[in-house]
Amino acid sequence: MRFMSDELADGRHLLTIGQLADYAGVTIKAVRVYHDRGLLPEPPRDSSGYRRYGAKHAIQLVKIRTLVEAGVPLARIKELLGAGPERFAAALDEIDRNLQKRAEEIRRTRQRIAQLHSGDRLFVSAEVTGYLERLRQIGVSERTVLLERDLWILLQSVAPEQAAAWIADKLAAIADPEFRALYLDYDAAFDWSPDDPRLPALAERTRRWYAGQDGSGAAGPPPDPTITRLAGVAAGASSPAWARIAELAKEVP
Amino acid sequence: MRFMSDELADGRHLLTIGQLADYAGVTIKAVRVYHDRGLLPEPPRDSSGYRRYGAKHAIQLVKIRTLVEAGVPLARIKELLGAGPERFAAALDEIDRNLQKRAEEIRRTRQRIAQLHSGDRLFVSAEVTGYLERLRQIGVSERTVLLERDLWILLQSVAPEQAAAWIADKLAAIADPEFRALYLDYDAAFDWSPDDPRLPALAERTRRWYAGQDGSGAAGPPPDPTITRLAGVAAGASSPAWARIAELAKEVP
DNA sequence: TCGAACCCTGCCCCAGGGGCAAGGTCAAGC
DNA sequence: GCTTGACCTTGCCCCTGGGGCAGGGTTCGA
Repeated sequence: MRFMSDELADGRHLLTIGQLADYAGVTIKAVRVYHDRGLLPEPPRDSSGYRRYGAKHAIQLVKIRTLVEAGVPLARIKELLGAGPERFAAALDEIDRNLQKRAEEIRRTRQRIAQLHSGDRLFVSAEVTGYLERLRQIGVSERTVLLERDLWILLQSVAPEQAAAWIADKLAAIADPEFRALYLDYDAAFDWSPDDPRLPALAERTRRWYAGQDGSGAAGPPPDPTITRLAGVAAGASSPAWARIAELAKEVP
Repeated sequence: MRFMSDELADGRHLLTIGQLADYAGVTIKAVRVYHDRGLLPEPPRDSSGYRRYGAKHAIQLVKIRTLVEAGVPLARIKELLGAGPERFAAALDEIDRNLQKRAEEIRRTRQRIAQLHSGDRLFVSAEVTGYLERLRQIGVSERTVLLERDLWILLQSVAPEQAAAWIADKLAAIADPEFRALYLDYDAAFDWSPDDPRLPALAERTRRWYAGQDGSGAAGPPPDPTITRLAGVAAGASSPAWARIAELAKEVP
């Protein structure tokens, strides 16, 4: 009897759904979805069936919204809101790490978009452009991508047919996760000292990967010594560590 | 397999859909979706109906993927790929601006996630946060601070502009030692019985304090009756003693 | 007393795929 | 030759996080 007016009067349930939504910067529809998904408890209704919200709902909604904007799926948010504070804190840490990762991805994507803009297309063939683009995509540093590009420019001017055959091999290789991992490790090794103890293992992995390819792909074109020397010299000159890897790989035939 | 390299280099068609997808770091399903949406031309089929792709498809797919990762909708990508280079360049500029905006949003979201750990800051304005902080500083009980907080949340959702004007008054008032003393007495009176003999004196002091303010500061915003009632009712419902004070203050106009 | 601005439920729609079914095909090893 | 497993084909329904609209009822201010 007095029940309803008490609830209204004690300040717990005064907001309509529209006011609540405006406060949290959310649409009415979203609020109803959060009810459906069990994220936000259904508030009491007034005499005409309208939902009436209080400050606790507003707080909860802002929380939900913050997590949603951080990219947390609704199902996970529900789970988190029900969990204890230490679990919640741990989850927040992980969410923040994810956000950081996403920021990093955006940074890389922006670089790639920029390259898409003023393509390297002027200097190398479309195939090579695609290959370079792919390297950026998998996270290879811009420095190494530019080294690759310069190398291909040289190759294409010295021996266009060889270059065409090689780029085909590269396109096939880059589809192999093992090769991608190897490439990224090379990228990382650029700055290492030639004495770095990690280099022999990298050389061994390289040797094994090429062995695994034997007879299938790269064996085809007869290796023109001028060309291979060119490639080797170009790479070795840029990074002492890479030069050392080449040495190591040769030592164990 | 040498054969394969030459064909690829020639732009002939020999990649299967799985190889193409692996190359671009995409699922087979996604490739088929891009066909359906008209982003990627359907390649020829081999004798058993399998799709066979060439280098051009691989390049196009990497391009598509780059744009998708930048958050461009598929429909827009289709449009862009068909457009001229100047239109394409303009679109890339806009896409990059979007990415920048998204990075900025992520930065802000990270801050809010950090605050989610502890702090009322997310739920009320910075001014209100400061006010609540000041209340705690002068020794107001946490219970009353939380009541205030809830009230401000409601106020900010119902009438943000009024709330902004009011909080300015409150910040001014809290600088007055007389008001601070009054507030602390209210805080202490929370638990008193409505019959407590000390209440009339408190009511009288309240009346006098408000009389002293008249015309000086608070005159600015015309007091919206709905809002003042809201505030009064909300407070009264929490503490019978406070409700009694409000009655007493009214009796002597 | 009327129109504007709210609110209610229920239903279908979107992107960008994922997953599964129910087949056809191909290469390797025995 | 036969099997096995990895690949390919089409077609269909499913998911998230809501948006939009229909077809009502309610409330408030002029």
